[in-house]
Parts: sequence; structure tokens; C-alpha cells
Amino acid sequence: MKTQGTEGLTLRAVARLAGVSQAAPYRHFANKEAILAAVAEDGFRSLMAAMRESVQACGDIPLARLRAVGIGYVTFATSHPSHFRVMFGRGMADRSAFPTLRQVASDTLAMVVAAIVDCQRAGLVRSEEPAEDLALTAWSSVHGLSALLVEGVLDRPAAEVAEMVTRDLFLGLGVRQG
Amino acid sequence: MKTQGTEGLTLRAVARLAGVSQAAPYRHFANKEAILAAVAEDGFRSLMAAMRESVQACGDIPLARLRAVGIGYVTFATSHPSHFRVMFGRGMADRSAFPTLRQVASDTLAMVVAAIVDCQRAGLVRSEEPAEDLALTAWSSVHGLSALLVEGVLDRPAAEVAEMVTRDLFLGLGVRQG
DNA sequence: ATGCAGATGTTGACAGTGTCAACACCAAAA
DNA sequence: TTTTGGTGTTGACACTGTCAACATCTGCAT
Repeated sequence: MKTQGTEGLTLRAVARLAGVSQAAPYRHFANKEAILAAVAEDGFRSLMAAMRESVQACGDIPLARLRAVGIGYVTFATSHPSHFRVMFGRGMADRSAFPTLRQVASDTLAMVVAAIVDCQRAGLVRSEEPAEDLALTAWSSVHGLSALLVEGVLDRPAAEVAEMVTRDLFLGLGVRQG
Repeated sequence: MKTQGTEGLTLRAVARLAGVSQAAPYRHFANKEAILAAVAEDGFRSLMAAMRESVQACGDIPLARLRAVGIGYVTFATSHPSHFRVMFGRGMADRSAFPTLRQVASDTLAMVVAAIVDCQRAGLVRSEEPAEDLALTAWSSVHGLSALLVEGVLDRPAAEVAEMVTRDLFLGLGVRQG
């Protein structure tokens, strides 16, 4: 059994790495799941930071900012795949047991919503639909792409497909007259 | 340790369930990963069947068919979450070790491509871009939505958001003149 | 019919895992 | 000074994936 990479993360290895004894972590966390939840929470904060940075790096054109959010998401996922997997993957059994986790997750979504609202105000994004709904579509796209990349299902360069998906997401699949 | 649901799938439990002994599976599979790969492969075939069924259930309007592919995908994911997780989740370590798995996965994508090509021929979907690229965007969207639903990140009814995302995917986020 | 080869099953063990109870220590509060 | 609470340790429990060794049951060639 070598199932490296996945959750071949072993509590004992963590403890050894920290120079403490196997059972020491249990003085700080209820169980392995709680540790992973903490890691995931940390990951969400990093993700938000990465997205924020990616947004600020480009000017103040709302559309560029929205796209930067998406590309920042994919970039984070592909450059921190383990973190990404812990944040979303496998069985966090029931996330309802970790309310702060749910919180940061919805904070992340809120960033997408905010970027979309900006674009709507600038008349660049359809506003007949609630920004929350459009944000869910946007999130699904970049999240799906990230997941496929991280799990190695695709074999195309991440940056390239990230550009493509965010563009197509904006344009839509349907024909555009005008 | 109860990590149920995830890969709390234990080889020994499988064997017990099959009424055989703990080591019997090793006469048929190299290791646990190989078993999961077989399960995943089976899952892809079920997924394709579900998508095909969903497509044939609606008439022969290309656009309805394309959308049915997407909704069929999400429906499959939410009604067979464990299967879905095995198909995409965690670490199949390196999928390259299971070529038939890669094959069915790309067959699945091929179904999406085909539906898009039909729509392009009917002049309903933009054709200045390769169908494969648009298919990747479509796949990302429905896959991301499925993943978020299956992992319990969202708490909205699956059918509703599936309708929404497929519609927004077609329309795009950008304003549409005309 | 006999004997052999291969597929399939079993038992028993190995190292490693998450988790817990029991115990030891050391700070600050009483 | 005593008590308390946070932190650490040791040693064990039941359980896991995996393997080597052994048993059994086919079907087939002789």
C-alpha cells in the first residue's frame, strides 16, 4: 500500500514531521477529519488571496478582473493540487460539521459574485439574471476545469485551457449575432 | 476511524460481501487501485448510457439534445455519487496506468463533441471555434457543477441548477445584443 | 481413467493505520 | 502551595492492504 499523493497523508507521518509523538495531534484536533477540515479552510484562504492578487495584478477593467478571478482559481488549483483535493475532494463526510469551512467556501463564491456585479454595473454582463446564479455557472466552469486538470483527466496545458474556458464562458456556446 | 462513504470502501468488506475470503480479490485484480479503476470504467459506461438515454428521451432538436447531455451528466453524478467519486475523485495515482479508463473517459467527451457538432451544423452553436474546444468548456461546466453538488458544497436542488447552468452556458455571461 | 496445469480459493502473517485510555509533565490561577 | 488545564508520551486495540504458502477444483491431454 503506497497510495501516495492522495490521502496517503498519515497522521503519524504528520506527527513525525512535527517531531512529536503519534497521538499528540489528538490534543489539538478531534480526529483526522478535523485536521483535514482545518487544512481545507486554510486552503480556501490561500485561494481567495491568490484570486485577489490575480485580480489586482490586472487593471480596473471589470471584465479583465472577472476573468482574472477565474484564471486565478484554475492557477491555484493546478499549482496546489493537494490542497485543492483536500478542499473539495473525497469525503469530508458531512461539511455541515465544520461551519467555518462552509463559511470560507461561501466567501470564495462571494468574490465571484462581486466581480460579476461589477461587470453587470458596467453593462458588460447580462443583468436580467441574479448575479448569484451567473456566479454559480462561472464557478462551476472554473471548478470543473480545475478538477479535471488536477485529476489528470485532461492533458492540455492549464494556462491555455483556462484562457479558453473563461472566454467561452463569457461568449456562450450559442451563435452571437451582431 | 469510520471514514464511511469515501474510500471507506475496504477490500475486506468487499470480499465479505461477496462471501469469499479477504485475499480472494487478489486472484482477479492486482491491487485495490486496479479494482477501483474497474469500478470507474464501469461507471463511465453507465454515465454514457445515462446520457444517451437522456438524449433519446428528448426529440431530435439538436439544441435540446445538447442540453440533455449536460443534464444527463449532472443527473448521473447526483444519483450515483459514489460511482462519480471513484471515477474522478482522489488519487487514481496515475490514470496512465489504466489505458482503458482513459479510453472510456475520452469516449464520454466524444459524446459531448458530437452533440456540439450537430448544433454547429444546425447553425445554433458558434462554429468559428473547434467543437473540441467548446466541448471542453461544456464538460468543465457540467463536471464542476456535478462535483460541487456531489461534495455537498452547494445546497440547491440539483435539477434546478442543472437547468440553469446549461442555459447560461449556452447564452454566455456577456450581454447579448439583438 | 490418470495425471497434470492453471485458475481460484484459504489461512496466517507482516507492517502500517486511526484512535483511545492511562499516565506524566509543566504553566498559571486559587 | 495546591489545583487545574493544557500538552506531551507510551502502549494498546481493531482494522487495513498485501503477500507467501498452501489447498482445492476444474478441464484437458495422454
